[in-house]
Amino acid sequence: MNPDHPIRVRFAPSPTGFLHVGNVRTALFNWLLAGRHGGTFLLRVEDTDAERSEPRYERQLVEDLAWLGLDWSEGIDRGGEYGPYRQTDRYDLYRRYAARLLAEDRAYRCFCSAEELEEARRLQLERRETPRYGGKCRHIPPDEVRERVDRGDPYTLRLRVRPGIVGFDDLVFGRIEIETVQVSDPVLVRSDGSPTYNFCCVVDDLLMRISHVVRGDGHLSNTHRQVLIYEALAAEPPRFAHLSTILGPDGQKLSKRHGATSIEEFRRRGYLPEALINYLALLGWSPPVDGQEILAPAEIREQFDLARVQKSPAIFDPAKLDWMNRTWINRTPGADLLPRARPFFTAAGLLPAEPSPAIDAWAGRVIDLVKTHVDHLDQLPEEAGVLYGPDPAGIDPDARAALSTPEGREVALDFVRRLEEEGALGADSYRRIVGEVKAATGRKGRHLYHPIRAALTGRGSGPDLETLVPLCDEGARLPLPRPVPPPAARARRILEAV
RNA sequence: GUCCCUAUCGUCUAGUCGGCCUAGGACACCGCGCUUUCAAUGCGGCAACACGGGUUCGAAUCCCGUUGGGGACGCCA
Repeated sequence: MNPDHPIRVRFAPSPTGFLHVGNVRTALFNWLLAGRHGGTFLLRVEDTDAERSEPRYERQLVEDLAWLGLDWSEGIDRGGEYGPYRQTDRYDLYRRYAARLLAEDRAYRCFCSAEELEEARRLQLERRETPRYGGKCRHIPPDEVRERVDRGDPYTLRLRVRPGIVGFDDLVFGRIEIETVQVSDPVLVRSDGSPTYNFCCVVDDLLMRISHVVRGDGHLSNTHRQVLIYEALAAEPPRFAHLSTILGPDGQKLSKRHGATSIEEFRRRGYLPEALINYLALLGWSPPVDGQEILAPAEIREQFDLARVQKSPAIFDPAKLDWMNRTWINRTPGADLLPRARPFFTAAGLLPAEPSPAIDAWAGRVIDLVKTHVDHLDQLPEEAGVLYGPDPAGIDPDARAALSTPEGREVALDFVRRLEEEGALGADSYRRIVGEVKAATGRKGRHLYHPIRAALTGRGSGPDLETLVPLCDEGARLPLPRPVPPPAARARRILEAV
């Protein structure tokens, strides 16, 4: 990239709610673009809506982005040379630019009251006309303006929009042009002196030297207004790239009705950041190599290109996200999964909250054993339940049936007897014992393994016994919050219950 | 109502200069194999260029229209 025009992008949410997948994808694409070109990613907070902005949302936002690994190098909570990065801390700046526009007559005072405008709007709608400001205060003589200002009449500041065409080249959508009459004269500063979104946005992007504005396509029509403001400021607008909306499975805009949509919720349910990022990146963007969909954040960053971003809206598919999460869980070793899975195990009372080498080594192997059965980390403790065996009532019918036939019972009893004579149980000794049972009873295949599995787990199916049994045996000797019963004792208990 | 955007399997998409497309991949679904079982995995199958006109020797790809979807029209962001 041209060093004179470094890539600078920003994520600029308003702290009025939880961060949801749509916003996260916007943040992600910004981060990706910056990462790809060695640019700067900054975090700005648009908190000019005093009614709805809350500090806790801002904290949550920072936490969520950090968890995802979408790190920014400038912004709230970390400063930078173009700060402050919270719009409410930048009012002086906006005032200065507003004064300049007014002095240059690129903006004018509008004395219409909110009620008056509301009424006019209502009438226009009633007459099926396009509701827009009629420009009533555009040409009030200077004397009268002064007089009304002196009198203390409240006013807003409006941009004096020129006639003609306004357009820009969107990096995703291409050239977009409209006639400026469609824009009418947007309010820059409210009657209480506070600046409006479109105005702040332009001033900020300009002052923060933003090179690319990457945001949701809801802003497509704002962009014309903003381009006009840049024009009035005699400034070069940044490049724009708009991202299509993410919709719910029913084709409607994503909302709580669609289940989990806030990323905090995905975290709580045990989704991996890698999976979320991978999935979200594929929602709108496609990798240059067809068929290569499982990509780590860094790999995506290397391949990212706005030219490969889709224009049409995408539907969020929880099933594919689950598949992606499963894939990431399965390609991550249990030991590496443990730090993120620990809270779930601790909450379920299966692991101590504090790491401990002996227990963690074991727990990592337990995770490896059961992880192929889960979509998210929060399902791990339940799957690990197989180590603890069922209470007598929890023995499933399949297992009960396997232990109820004389043949099955014979196998199981022989197996348990031999288990009880054995000391520590490794994979080898387990295999040896099974071999002895096989020789003693003459059973093999499913007639051999099914009763053994039933006696050991109380279930008709489950993870590989050769791995499970040694883990149970080992777990039984570990100081765990919930003790793992030794295999022999457990099998005896199950047999007695059937 | 006016304006803007958009349209390939159920879903995400490849298709970037029109021919290599009897439209490729992934998820989901179905079948088969592997395995003591389940899961995982391997293999195979089902399934789409919204519709109608043009342009062209040739169109998923270009143009126009229709229809569907989304958005804007705030002293919200």
